[in-house]
Amino acid sequence: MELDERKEKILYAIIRNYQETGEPVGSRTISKYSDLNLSSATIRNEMSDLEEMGLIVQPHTSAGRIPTDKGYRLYVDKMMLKNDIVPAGTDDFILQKVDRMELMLKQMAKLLAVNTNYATMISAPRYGRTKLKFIQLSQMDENRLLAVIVAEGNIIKNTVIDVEEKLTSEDILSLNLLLNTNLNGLTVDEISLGIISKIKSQAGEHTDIIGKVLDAIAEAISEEEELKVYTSGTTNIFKYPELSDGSRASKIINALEEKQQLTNLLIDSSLDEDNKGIQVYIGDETPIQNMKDCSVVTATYELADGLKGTIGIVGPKRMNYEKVVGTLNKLKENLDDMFSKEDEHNE
Amino acid sequence: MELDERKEKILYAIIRNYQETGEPVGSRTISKYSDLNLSSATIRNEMSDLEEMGLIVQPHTSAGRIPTDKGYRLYVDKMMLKNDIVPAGTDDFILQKVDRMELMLKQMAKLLAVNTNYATMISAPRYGRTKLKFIQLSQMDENRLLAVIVAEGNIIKNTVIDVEEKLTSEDILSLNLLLNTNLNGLTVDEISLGIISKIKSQAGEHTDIIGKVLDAIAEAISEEEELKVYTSGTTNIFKYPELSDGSRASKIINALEEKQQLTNLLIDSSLDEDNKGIQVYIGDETPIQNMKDCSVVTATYELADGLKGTIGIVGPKRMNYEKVVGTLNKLKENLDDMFSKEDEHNE
DNA sequence: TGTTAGCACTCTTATCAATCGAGTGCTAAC
DNA sequence: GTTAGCACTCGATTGATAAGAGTGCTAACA
Repeated sequence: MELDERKEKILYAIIRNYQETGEPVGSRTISKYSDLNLSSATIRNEMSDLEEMGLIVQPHTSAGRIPTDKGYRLYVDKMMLKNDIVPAGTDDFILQKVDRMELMLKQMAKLLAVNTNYATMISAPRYGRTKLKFIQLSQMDENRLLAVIVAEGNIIKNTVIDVEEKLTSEDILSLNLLLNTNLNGLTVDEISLGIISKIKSQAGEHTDIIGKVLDAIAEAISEEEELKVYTSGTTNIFKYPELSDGSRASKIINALEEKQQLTNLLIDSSLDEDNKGIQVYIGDETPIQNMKDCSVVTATYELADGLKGTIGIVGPKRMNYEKVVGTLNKLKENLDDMFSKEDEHNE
Repeated sequence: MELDERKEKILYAIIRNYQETGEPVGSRTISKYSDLNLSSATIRNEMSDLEEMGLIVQPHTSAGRIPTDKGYRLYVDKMMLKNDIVPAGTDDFILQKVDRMELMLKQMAKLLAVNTNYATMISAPRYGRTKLKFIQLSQMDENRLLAVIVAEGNIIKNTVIDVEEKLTSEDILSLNLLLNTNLNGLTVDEISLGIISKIKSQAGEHTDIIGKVLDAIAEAISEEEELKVYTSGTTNIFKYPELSDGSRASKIINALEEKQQLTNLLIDSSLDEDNKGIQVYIGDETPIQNMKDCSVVTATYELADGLKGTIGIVGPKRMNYEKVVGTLNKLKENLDDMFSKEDEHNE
């Protein structure tokens, strides 16, 4: 069966109505509140067809229809584009200028949550492809070195390195020089074994320290950073009756606590480079089991070259996709503006 | 009316029973399952007295009794002490050795949550009274300095400082020397105006930089650190029917999202130095409105001199206070061991 | 005097039937 | 192709009834 324009309009009306009310919507409602001027009986016939096509279902006989995942998918893919993607009511975000990346991310998550009434999550930029700018070792005390690593975007990391031997300040100076000349401008991903052994060979008696430093760099920058995901507005899900019963809510909130899973989701979605960096997962499409009663919309932002992070919004399947996508686009815009104009002052 | 031993025993039995079942407990239950060998009628009389004293209430006529806040308070203050405070089943915590304070805190929160089945929160140590160990400025690029601040307990902070003038490496060297000789061993709280002006006077042409550095230090160490609270096990509250209905759960989870309030609570409770650093807030006693259906137990830990943080556990009023207090004590012990023996290797 | 058995009373919970209403599917007429 | 009409289904609501848990009170007992 084919989805003609009228069917499409009806599906659209059903989805819109269900978004607002959260209640199954019946034929009479559509008949009255759409501009189709058709009787409920006609609508009923069409709805019957739509159901056959798997786009809507009845929760039970003698109830109205609600959209299926497939229905939403169609809506998001085809019908949503017909409207302006940036909805009218979307204000500019007033992003306070803050030095600390972490604070800014938290702030953004909160802002988005308040703005959309959904739960939000945001991952810190991933540093793997960021270029190293500056490395500095310094003597902390008797047998510890402090390594400070600065990468593009002024991301700063510290690690403490244990050393057995006592180093003179000349040693440290030359180590610093060695590290900086060899590593400057490289991304972490690019630091290959070849480079490492090259540096080591030049390090003279201090090869072991170089090894430790490189390990520390790799560790400091990669691994546990992956888990930096901030969530906000968790309790917003209680605003949607279909999600707020104990068992469901518990699952979802639990999923929002599982940072590892969230990270995976966010990273995966950032790899798909279609849709202008915006991804929509409807119901079962979400890779996170506990979120299959929800829809998730993610957007990948980019602060500087290769410095990407992802924002996610979690809400009921009947979430206002237009608004969410619009809001995310707006936010991306503002972020771009903010960071291209003032490429400074962030940790 | 006076609380004789028998009444006490009955109250104890009621509380214990209610802890386990979550259901109001009736006279017959007590009659059967306590070692008092009294008929239910007698228990009823005593319960009537206990109710008059405000220690227990009936949710409705013809229901069993449940303890009031006052009843729990009495239990926690007097009766709980009679038993061993460290319950049998409490295992040692296997605290993985980790470099990063942040990771360790998260890990601890999670561990506690899994262990107790309650929601947990933990605040990072407050640095205000920590002594500065080491400050280092270095040139990051044309007009920015990187300041690295190391404090006791190997806490490391960075900030970027904008400067107009270009500094020579000699300038930086002397600034470093100046800062370290004057600030070493001081706590942030101790850096008075007097000291600041003294340093500034010695700084020669670079007074403004010194000002900026000191501001940066103060800012980096104090303010936004206050908000470092990690929570875990939020969804555990769904395990307790009396908390898991939509409205209540939403409130509580919301409260656990409000880091500012949590911080206040945790800091306040760490100031009370009684009870071996352990505080119990029952119901309305909690300063956080949204948590008044819960009880909160907090424990203050101390990593090094003046380096204190607080752990909190949030659960239903009928939480197992013995276990919680015992567990927290145990954890404190383990932390103490860990940090006194190996006072190294943490950020 | 303290304890206990017995009983009436209260209140919650579960169950069942009846009713209502929203919404459908189908048919026949336009 | 559209619509009016009608029978039908099924969830939600209501009310009545019964069961059960627990109490408070009284009277009897040790």
